[in-house]
Amino acid sequence: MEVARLAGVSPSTVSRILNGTAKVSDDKRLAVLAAIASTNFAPNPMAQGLKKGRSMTIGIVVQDISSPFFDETLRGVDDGLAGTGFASVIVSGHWNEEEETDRIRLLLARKVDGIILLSGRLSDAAVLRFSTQRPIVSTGRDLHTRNALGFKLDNEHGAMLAMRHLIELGHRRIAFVTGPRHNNDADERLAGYKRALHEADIALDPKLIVEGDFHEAGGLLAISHLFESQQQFTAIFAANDLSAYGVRLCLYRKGIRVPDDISLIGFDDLPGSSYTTPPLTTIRQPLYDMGRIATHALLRLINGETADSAIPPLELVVRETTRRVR
Amino acid sequence: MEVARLAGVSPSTVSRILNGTAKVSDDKRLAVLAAIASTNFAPNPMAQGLKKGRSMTIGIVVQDISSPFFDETLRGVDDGLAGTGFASVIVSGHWNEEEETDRIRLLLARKVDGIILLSGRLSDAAVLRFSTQRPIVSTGRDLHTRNALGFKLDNEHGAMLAMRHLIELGHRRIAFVTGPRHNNDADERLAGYKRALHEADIALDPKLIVEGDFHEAGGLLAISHLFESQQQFTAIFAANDLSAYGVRLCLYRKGIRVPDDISLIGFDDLPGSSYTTPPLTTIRQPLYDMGRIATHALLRLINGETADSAIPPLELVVRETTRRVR
DNA sequence: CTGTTAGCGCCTTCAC
DNA sequence: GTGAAGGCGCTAACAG
Repeated sequence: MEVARLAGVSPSTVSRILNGTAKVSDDKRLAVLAAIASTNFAPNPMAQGLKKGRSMTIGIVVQDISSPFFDETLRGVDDGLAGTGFASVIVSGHWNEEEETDRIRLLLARKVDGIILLSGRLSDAAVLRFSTQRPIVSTGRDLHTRNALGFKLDNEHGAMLAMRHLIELGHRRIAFVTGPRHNNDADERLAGYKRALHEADIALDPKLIVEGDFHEAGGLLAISHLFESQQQFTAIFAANDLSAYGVRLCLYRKGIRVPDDISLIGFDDLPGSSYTTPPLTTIRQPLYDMGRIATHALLRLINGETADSAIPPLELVVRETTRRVR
Repeated sequence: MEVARLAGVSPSTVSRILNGTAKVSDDKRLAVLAAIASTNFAPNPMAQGLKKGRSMTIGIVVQDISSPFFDETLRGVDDGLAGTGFASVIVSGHWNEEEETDRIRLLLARKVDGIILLSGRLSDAAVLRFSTQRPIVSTGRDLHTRNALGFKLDNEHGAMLAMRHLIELGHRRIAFVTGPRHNNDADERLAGYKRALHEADIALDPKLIVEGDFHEAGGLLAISHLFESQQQFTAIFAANDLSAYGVRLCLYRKGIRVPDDISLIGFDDLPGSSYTTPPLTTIRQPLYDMGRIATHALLRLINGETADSAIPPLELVVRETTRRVR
């Protein structure tokens, strides 16, 4: 080492000072520190990693890097990582099981010290399998092993919260815009929709359930179809906020007022939802907190500690797209 | 190497096959490939990096990981990196010069092979200084050295596009919501606002210029203030889309119709802007393309090749928030 | 064509 | 308390 030479000590001593591995006399310590400062030396992480088997990097798997849904969580991860010395490599699975598998393999090949999996299509079994190589925490699943931890929100309950709100406002004919097929969260929200109807003794009308895709375009299309099929309804529950935005636009195009003519409720509470016109009533997911909490948990798993999977619950945020039916 | 032993060859031969560095007889190649498959071996990137002085990682500096503005660009970067073998480490500067400097240092310490800097507060001089260590490409600046390349859009021109559109529609009293102080893009857009007014022989009324912060809340506040000060105007030009969303909400709260009573135009064309109510007329920034193009350029710089800094121009996207003044 | 050798930068014994 | 030696996994140069 350059620094060692400059300070007139051996490389080992420099290493000891950098890592606090052993006691070093004050004079040498000072000399080394000075040499480090003058060289502005920093240890090479690749060499460290090679030696210690730790890359000080964690992998994050999102599904879409430009979706506000994931980005809010990423912000939590980012803050959770601050000051820990860990950096993160973010990859996208694009809601595609194969791609997701591929990306995780890639992260593992890069020797990340742990993985945060946000949503996705992977089976729990697959996640468990990967977790034998590195600790994994994941949102949207129930997992509790030494190396894998899941953070699951009660989507069905959240959907019931939304429905009860609508029902309390006197709505009976409530349309539901689903998420994409085979999506867990989407399925559970649909279940909540049905259960709330049942709970309130309102007959389920399958015609009021239309298929969306968790995106604006899908929401818009879904509701257009509903109008074409001449259904009557006074409220719409969209399986996520993005769909609700699309629904909102469809309503605007038809000259239907929200909430005067039709009430609308979403799910997620994306950052933009307090600035839609009018601001959207929705079910709040603690996206940022989930990011932070999942990160802390992963760090604990990496250190061989245990972690729990408690997260804040879903809650109803009443804004201005819902009102009492006339 | 495990694999080498298994295949009965030397580690170098394995390396040669993996890298295609030299010709290897077919039988050995087959044996090695088989051994690799059975072990599902993958070379350790840290060892490779240590040896070759390349980490196959690039650093991305954004200002806010959860802003749709940056995320759209990140998507371009992500796609640009696909299949190149490079991974990316994303860090946030939070619009803070010190933090930005710090993060770049961190990336450099991690031995990234290059850096993509998205916007930010750093001086060109600082960027140039960093670029002596690793190639850097940056959006929002004019830079053309062997190791640093800037991608700059003509914000002033973009603002003029917006203003001319409004002026052609007959607007004369046009309010402007600025971006944050000391922000280059924001300043240039303001310049474009003024220049377009001048070009059209419309007297500049400083009272119509109100300060925003590039966020929704700032836009909302700015226009509230404007109303309080009793100004008359028929159109609002917001320095970015996020501000425009805030403006839109303020107008909604006051019962002012868009575009019937007041026209509104933004700047950026964020993905959400085609789904606001009504869809927002704005100036389109080629965010995704910038991400892709900047990435390709960086890859070229990393390989010691030259790259140019051509990007698609800003363009007006007319949607439904502007109309002819009555 | 292929094995041997050396070294990337660091950390961790192991001696002194 | 501190230096010397060895090795993490890989590849490039050097022999053959």
